[in-house]
Amino acid sequence: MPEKDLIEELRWRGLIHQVTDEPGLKKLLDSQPQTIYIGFDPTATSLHVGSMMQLMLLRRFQQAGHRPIALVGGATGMIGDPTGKSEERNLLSGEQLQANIAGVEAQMRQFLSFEGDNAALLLNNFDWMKGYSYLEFLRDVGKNFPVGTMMGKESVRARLGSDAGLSYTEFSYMLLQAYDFVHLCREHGCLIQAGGSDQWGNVTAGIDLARRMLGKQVFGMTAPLLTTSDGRKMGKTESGAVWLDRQRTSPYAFYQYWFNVSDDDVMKCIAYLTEIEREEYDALAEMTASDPGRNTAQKRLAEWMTQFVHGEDGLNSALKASKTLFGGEIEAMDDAMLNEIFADVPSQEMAREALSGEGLWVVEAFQQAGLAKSGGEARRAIKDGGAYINNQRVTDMNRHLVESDLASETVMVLRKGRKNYALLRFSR
RNA sequence: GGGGGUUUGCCCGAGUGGUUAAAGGGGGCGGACUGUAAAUCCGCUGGCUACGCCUACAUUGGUUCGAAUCCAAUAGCCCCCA
Repeated sequence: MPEKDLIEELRWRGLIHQVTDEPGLKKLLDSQPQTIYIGFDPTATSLHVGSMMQLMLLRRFQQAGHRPIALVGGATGMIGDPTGKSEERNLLSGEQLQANIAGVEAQMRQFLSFEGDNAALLLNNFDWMKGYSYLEFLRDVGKNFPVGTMMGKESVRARLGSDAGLSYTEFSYMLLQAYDFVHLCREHGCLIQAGGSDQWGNVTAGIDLARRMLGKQVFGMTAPLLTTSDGRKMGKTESGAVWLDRQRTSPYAFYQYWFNVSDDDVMKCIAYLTEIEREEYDALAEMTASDPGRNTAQKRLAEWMTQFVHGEDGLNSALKASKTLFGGEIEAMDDAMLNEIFADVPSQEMAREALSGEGLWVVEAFQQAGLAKSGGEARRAIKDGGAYINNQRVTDMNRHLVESDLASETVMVLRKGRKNYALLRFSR
């Protein structure tokens, strides 16, 4: 029996957007451990922070004693969910899909426990769809889908009204996802599907299908989408999505993303994405209101998230990098430390000889490092006091850099302005 | 097919023969302030080892001591007549 009231917990975190039958669902969850599933689209080899919310949702169910199923859409991914998409999607190639599924699966393992009584399951709907013949599918599943109802779904209507139109393939997407629910219900006793609020149409389609095909009542719930206070989707930066894969988004960049969440959004993120408890949450909310300048909540959010996704060492390197990049002196460093701290920073190789003799002229160095497009731009930066070598302001236009200006064995750290870093590497 | 207009730096937009590398605004980049925020204020914003030189106002050629500014041709855009 679950020790804490899960629905209550989800409620205060704001994770419940819509539920098909809340009293019924509550009774079900209280009676005995249940199985719940959420589907994930394998559109890339890594998950991004948008999917993290769903994974945390599954995790919360698991911690309350239920069994989570993370369903990777190997089959549905071949079709493409038209929900919220303004245009027909390009189909992913088979190999691409395989690679994506492998990458995504690996990441899911750190969110869910695959051991114990309520071990999570990782399934791929391709496994049961691949052998299904078209004729059989139409007879079993298609027969139970009134076109009138399908036409009423928001995802379909939106596209039919637009110039982009909707192909038969994407129109059929709903059937596939609905059938997943029936399959999981039959094979794994799964009675609950969750998802983002944009999935409401697909979720309810599955519930209808289960009633028609199995004569069973199953349940659906959706979580709100992770959006900023001005309505945009979270997890996007100018340079693209924020990924969970450290190859795509370094721990430092990941940490910074959360650190920079606005005051308006920070508490929501903590509630949705972390396991920070009510008591601490309230304290942080209070701090944000009374002393926003300290960024207490942002700091806590960034720490929690980075530690959870990238582990202790990931967090440490993110913290060290942040400390160094925002003001710290750079001296007595070694190459390894610098490479770690400046993992995201562009670098240029230069010949070691440039530092010998007269040395390398700073103006030239800033150009070489890519921080200035021309000598004039570099000169201006220096004149304005916006040029730094190893985080120390350059004041002399005619300064020449020599070996003693290296921050470590082979690296020199250049900076223009507050945040623009570049490295020059002088390998031997 | 005939007539008229327009073309300026990253963008918008002044400038109609002589301190014009070209007003003003936007954007961008720095600096100060701040909370790694927002707002605000200040500076910079063609190139060059640089108080000078070079290249620039659609393109090419011309007039002139001197042109973004005048002329001609070409191209793009816009409008009117047929």
